[in-house]
Amino acid sequence: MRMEGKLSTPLPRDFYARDPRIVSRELLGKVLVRREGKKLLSGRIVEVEAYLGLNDPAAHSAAGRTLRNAVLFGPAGHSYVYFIYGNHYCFNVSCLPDGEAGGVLFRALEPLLGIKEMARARGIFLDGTPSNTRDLRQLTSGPGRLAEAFGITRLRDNAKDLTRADSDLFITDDSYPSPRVRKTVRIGITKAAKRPLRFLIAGNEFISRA
DNA sequence: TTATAGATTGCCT
DNA sequence: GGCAATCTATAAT
Repeated sequence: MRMEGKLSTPLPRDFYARDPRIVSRELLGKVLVRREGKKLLSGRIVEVEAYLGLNDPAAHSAAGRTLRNAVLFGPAGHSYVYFIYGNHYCFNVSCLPDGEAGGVLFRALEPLLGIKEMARARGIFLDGTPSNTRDLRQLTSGPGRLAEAFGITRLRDNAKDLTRADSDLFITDDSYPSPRVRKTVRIGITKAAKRPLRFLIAGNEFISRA
């Protein structure tokens, strides 16, 4: 889907109301944006995973609609944020039309704007201007890390409509060239572990793991 | 009511 | 590479 817009225009609901595998592929290269008052945080999406709903044992929506996973069954383009391992939040966006479950997990970003703020949110001291990849990788390479860097929590962000023009959290298209996409198995799951539903930008240095 | 696994991370050896 | 941390949804009792 052709989907160019001026900077900081949220992607529309149509973009998300499709199969999570399609949405995953097309999210690569797009930009996640957080408005923090006057500050702007942003990062290039370089790694995501698709979760398919009722037919995907690894998905939170596999056993049907519950209070927790209701967002995944609702309209597309809403955030699904959950707490995992007693320590971390994970950020997803709901896909498919209202009534059909599906989503995309954000696994890694390349930091763009607000690097100092991200480092502070992560509790990382950067000596001077952080420019080398090793430092930057600590900020948003991993689902728990990127959520922390962007201040994403369940209380603040779960079930938020990411397509609203006034949303403080959304994804935008800045006309980045179509990346070369690589598909692999998903990370850190035990059920349906062999399905190739992880999508990443081939060769990108900010993916969570090789 | 109690037990357990979990879409992770960071620190230890 | 191993493992503890620490919350919560869901399963088992």
